[in-house]
Amino acid sequence: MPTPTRPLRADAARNRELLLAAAEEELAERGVDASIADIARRAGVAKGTVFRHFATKEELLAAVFGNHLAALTDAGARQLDAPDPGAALLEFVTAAADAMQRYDLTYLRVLSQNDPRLSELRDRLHAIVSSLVDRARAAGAVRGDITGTDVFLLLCAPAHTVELVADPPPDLWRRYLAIVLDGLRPEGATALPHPAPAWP
Amino acid sequence: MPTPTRPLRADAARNRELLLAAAEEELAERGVDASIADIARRAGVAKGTVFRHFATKEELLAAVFGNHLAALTDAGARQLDAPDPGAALLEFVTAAADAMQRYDLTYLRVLSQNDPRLSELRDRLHAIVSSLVDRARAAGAVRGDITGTDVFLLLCAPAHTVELVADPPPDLWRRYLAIVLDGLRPEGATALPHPAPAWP
DNA sequence: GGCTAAAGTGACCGAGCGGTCAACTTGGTA
DNA sequence: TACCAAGTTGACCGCTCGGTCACTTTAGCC
Repeated sequence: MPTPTRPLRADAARNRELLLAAAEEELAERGVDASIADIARRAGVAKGTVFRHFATKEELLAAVFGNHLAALTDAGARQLDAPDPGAALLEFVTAAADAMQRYDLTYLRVLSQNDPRLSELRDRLHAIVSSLVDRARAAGAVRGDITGTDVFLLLCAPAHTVELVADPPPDLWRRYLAIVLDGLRPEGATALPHPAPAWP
Repeated sequence: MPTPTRPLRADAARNRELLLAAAEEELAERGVDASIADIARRAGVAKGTVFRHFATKEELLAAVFGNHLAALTDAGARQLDAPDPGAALLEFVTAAADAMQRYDLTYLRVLSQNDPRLSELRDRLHAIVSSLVDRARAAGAVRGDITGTDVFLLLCAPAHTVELVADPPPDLWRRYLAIVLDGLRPEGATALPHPAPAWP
């Protein structure tokens, strides 16, 4: 509702997209320690231009992470009215774990503390995951003592697990996602030793 | 076999221990980005002293990580002849996951590439985990398609999962360890979509 | 085509980092 | 106690980083 924000000039709009794309690639390759100078170089602009579009590095990172959060939220929303709740959750969780290969959600915690837009996006995603989990639980596809927050937190476990091996086969994460999912199923579940964490 | 290494002078030995302790605390608080200057300050010595004991920052980190790896290896070895193989694996994995709360094994991959002593320690730990898993599998406590490497890689999953919440209850990791362990049990296991990774 | 505000540029800044070293202090020894 | 090698110190170096700004270039409008 604030900031009328009259439209960007054509070159500025183009450079903004180039920067976001460059940041995305650089972040995927080097992680959050990727430097602004490298991102600018990859985008083919000067360093000063980066700061014309994003006041700080954090703001640029928040923009990139925000895009991915939004995409994931959309993917989740699309599964909300799928006929089979168990399959819907599986579909979403697989897409999410795949995305986590490229983007470390861990840094999201720090980032969303200072960026209300990002924390709202995060909460929206959390809400959708919770809905998916509730439906799957009601259908008997996941055990009764699992919450949406649990699944939300476990989303990047497969990506993290794979990180430890030097040159991971590109689909290895699926193995560990499958193991975690087996742990979420009602069959053979044992009592959990700690209550589910509150959100946030 | 090399470097006879005559004993350290008393003050040097004391400072070395102070440095290792300070590095341990600083690393636990700030992670691998903790600075040498801060570590030196915490130990109550000058920065130059750090480099007299450890030629590079990597070497200091390797010393700290090495201590923890060795402790974990010992804990694992102690379970090798326990009467119940399933309980033995559970005991070890719990201790390891607890330790991972404080030390991010992810960096171990980078570190052990340049430090043969560290990579040997890592391989020893891997071998012990593999033995524990083999025994547990033979006893029917874990599913047949799980390898020691799988469990080795999954060791820090609970710690990573908990990292996403702002002020995690100190025992929350046990919840996610339990979920992963349920995924490792034979009951309700589904076929895994990717073969186990080779070691290393 | 000429004007102007918006956008782009790159040299520059200060802070913090890992690492060095000449000068100084000190523990162990004969 | 006198000596010296071992150990300590902190100023210093080179480098990289995020961020700034006076100046130049340019898109969009009449």
